[in-house]
Amino acid sequence: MKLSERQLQILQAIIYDYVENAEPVGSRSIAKKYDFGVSPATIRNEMSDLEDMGYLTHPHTSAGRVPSDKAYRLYVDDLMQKRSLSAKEKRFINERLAANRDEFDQTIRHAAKLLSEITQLTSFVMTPTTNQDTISFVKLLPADEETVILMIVGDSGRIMNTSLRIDNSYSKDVLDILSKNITVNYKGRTLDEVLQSEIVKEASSDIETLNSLIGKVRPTFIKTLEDMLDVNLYMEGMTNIFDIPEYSSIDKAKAFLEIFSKREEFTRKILERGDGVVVTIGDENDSMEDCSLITATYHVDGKLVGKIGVIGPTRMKYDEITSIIEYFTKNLNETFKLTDGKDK
Amino acid sequence: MKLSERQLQILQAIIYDYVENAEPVGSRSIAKKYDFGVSPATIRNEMSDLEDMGYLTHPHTSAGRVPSDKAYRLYVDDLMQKRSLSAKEKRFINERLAANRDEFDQTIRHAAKLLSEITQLTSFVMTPTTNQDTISFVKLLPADEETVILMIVGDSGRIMNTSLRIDNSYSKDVLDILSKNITVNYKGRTLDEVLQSEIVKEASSDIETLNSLIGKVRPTFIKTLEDMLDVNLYMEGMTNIFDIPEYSSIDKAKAFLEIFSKREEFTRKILERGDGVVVTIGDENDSMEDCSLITATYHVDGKLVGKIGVIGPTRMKYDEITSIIEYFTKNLNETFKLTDGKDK
DNA sequence: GTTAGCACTCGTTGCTTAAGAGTGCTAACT
DNA sequence: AGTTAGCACTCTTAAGCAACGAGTGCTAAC
Repeated sequence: MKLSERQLQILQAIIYDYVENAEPVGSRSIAKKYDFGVSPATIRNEMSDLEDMGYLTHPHTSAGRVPSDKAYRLYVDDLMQKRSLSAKEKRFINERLAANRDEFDQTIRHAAKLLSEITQLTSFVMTPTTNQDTISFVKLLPADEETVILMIVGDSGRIMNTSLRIDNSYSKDVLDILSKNITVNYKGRTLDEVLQSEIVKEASSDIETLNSLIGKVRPTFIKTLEDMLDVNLYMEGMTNIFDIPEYSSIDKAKAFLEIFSKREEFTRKILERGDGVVVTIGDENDSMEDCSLITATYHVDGKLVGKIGVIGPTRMKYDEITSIIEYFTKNLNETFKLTDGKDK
Repeated sequence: MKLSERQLQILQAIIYDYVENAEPVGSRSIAKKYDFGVSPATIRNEMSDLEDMGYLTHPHTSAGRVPSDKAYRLYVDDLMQKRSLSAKEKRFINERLAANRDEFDQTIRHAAKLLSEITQLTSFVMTPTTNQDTISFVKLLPADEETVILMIVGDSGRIMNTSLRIDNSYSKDVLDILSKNITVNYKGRTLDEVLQSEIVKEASSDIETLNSLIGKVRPTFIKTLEDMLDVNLYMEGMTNIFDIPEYSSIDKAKAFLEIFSKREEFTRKILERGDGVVVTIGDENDSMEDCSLITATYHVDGKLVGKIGVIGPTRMKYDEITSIIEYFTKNLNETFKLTDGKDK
């Protein structure tokens, strides 16, 4: 059943009011504050209909109405209009983000901090996933008598290197041969493929010394690949939730914070989300039914994809926050456009 | 004024009871539960004296007594006896810690998790400080046409390497010369010294190409040194505090969790603490008056020093927890005794 | 020095009452 | 048919109050 124009307006007014005041909104206050030219009784009837359709709920008989997840979904999809940031707001964000551009992890973490500061919610950032990155070349470099450096360079420009100690030293030639061997084998494959496949365990050679070297390098090679695949998750502004009425009971606060104790699970969920700005509301998040999540993707070098987002109660300013996050990703994309290849 | 034997016993009983039940303890219950052979009235008199001496406080007139920070301090210093863990407990810890010895950060993080699980408090670990580590040698390695790897090896065996891209390629010879230059300059100095001193900015040469190279390497060199000095802090079991009566009010919980939002500050405070098992109670921790902290140091390769600890309300089982933490450090020392030099 | 006895304090619990916000229904109005 | 006024009803919240209980502090006797 379609909603009438007036019902949409009333619903929007209720959402607006509830988001603002965090309290069930009654027919009288709607009629008073928003000029619909009708009496509270009429509003009441409409509200009753909206409730029947599942857009509103009742905490108890004699309380005002509260928007349901379905209402927020409707609002996000159809009703809300993206609020473009004012020049002043943009300038503020730009300045604050520009102040800290030293190191990659530092930079995005700083962005998360700023995001939580602006939204007054809990925010998080994730370093880019590199499982779609392909191997450009692999090189073993002699460092000193007992140390060899393993370097893996991805086509994205990312470089990882790990030092490994091996007891008897190998000649540069042997290292070069193995380097080329590995490179030939894996060039163009994604890190994921290389790790998933069994090839990494099969590689062998006819030459004795080479074989012994392979045995020593393999674990480090695998480990370095795994390290390259790891994403880091940073959370900021966790204590902000204490100022939100929704989490003013200990139980609620605890449930909320426990989400972040299960880091791996949370990380996985965020990784699964689609590109661009994604909003999930209440029920739509399994195991976080009382929260809404807004995430967005940013790009490094136009390729690797990281995530940034906020998490808060379903009652949040979706219009404002999506706009802000969108602007953040624009800024980050710009910042990481011409990034040089230094690792992490 | 010295406490009488009986006063000490009563104080100990009060501490024991309060730690157990988290409720002000009255004279009657002490007289009943612990057999002092005197009446509640006598206990009451002693309690009154203990209060005058600052060992007990009164929430309000008609409530029982609560141990003060001073009482806990006395308890920790003189009264408590270290509880050595049972073979079963030791075995449990050993098994759980052995299960995860892959990577350094992973291992200590796992230890923190276990520690918070056992103590039901919030725990943390810190990776070792390396500012007393001295430089063994520095080496620049050519990787490909546009990439050079900078490797810094510490006397502790720790190796850090960073790749840097430089536009025009330098010959292996030039890199070698610079490597030797740097090594000669900084060998034997601590990372801290090198960073603190101005030397790092002064280094220059007569040869033109070398100078241009130095200019390009310097920022990376400094940055890598800084990276080596960085300690990582991991916290586990934050949500445990919600089950502790002391933090059952939102305000208290918030105050507690805000400690961890100020990561840098917290890290600094932990770093300042002495070696071995250190207990600080309430007031003794500035800006965390309502908490007690127990930390201990663990060693890597018998040299580098990291920290592990718990934080909770002043009302905690000092005897048990110090023993557990001590055992943890023993285990960690053992684990990291023969560690190989792989970075981090 | 120890103890019993007792008045007193203070927080907690449970109960009642009143106020207030809001609904839902009905009957009247346009 | 849609809108509205009126009103009974529901439910939450706050305030007030009495009863209870745990515990102290003091005094006088042992």
